[in-house]
Amino acid sequence: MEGFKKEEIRKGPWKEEEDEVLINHVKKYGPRDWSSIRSKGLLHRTGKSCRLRWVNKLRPNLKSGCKFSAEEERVVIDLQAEIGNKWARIATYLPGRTDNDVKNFWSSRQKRLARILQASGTPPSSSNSKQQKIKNKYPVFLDVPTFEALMFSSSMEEEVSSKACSSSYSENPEQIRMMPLPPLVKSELPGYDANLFHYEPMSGIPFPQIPQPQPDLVFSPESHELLARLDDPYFLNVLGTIDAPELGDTAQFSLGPPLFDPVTSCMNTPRDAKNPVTPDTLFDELPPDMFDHIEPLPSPSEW
DNA sequence: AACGACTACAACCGCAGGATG
DNA sequence: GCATCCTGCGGTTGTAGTCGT
Repeated sequence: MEGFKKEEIRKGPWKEEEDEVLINHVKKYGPRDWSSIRSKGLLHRTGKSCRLRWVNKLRPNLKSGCKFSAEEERVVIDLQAEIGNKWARIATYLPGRTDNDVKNFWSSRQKRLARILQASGTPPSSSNSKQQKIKNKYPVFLDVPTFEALMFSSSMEEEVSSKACSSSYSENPEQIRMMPLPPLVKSELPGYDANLFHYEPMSGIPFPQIPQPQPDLVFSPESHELLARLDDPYFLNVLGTIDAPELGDTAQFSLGPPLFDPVTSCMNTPRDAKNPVTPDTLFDELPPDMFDHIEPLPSPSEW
């Protein structure tokens, strides 16, 4: 009997016919009674599988095939920092996105980050690896949560393509600022600094605030030196140009004054020609332990 | 062109918690 | 109180596409 039941349940990719049956069921009864789909013999799928298929793929107004826009990424990063891995809750702030989307996005982002951090720990002698090339290509800031949220998002390079998929935030950037955030006392969150996430209403791009080291964090002398250098405009200016081959002919794009020159224009000064700071040298100078305090973010269950 | 590494995505599983009968 | 169903989460796997060598 047990074996028979198991045989009855279909798994794997969904066929169009199955999707149609599921859609018809939802049209008739609404998005509920998932288990009845199987008990009625309509589909040989579990109710759970049916629900997942509907929620993640068949639900109307889904942004399937669209990469996360910079704004969406910013929302995920900010909300994740605020409420933890509540993907479904975060997804409610992103119309057209499912919890699975958000989870996958975060997961691949974490993997990317882990790999880059791991690469940053590799000694120079092993610099012939592919990871070394990746490391040199993308400044570590791209994937470190706090810095990333501050400076720019890794999906900025997708900006052009993602414009085709208009997000509600693109249409109304003010909307996200007006959305009620969950009733959480931010000050209770370890390491969370609300000042790090200041939404710039005009541009929609988070205004970069240089993160201050937490008092209880212990940095190596090298890290201290680097943190001190963050106050140096020329040091930050290295981030003004990014090697982004994905952009084709616009192989380099400038983050420009709006990000790094909010008040004065001092950041626009040409960098020291004698001591040019390049993303490569910048990365190479970063001690591996510098980001130890950043990853991983604590989940609310651990508070 | 072939191959391997990497990425994004879809889908599954196990578990937990809430709602309902 | 218990069983069942639904929902959500974290983790994982499989696969197709992309990219670099």
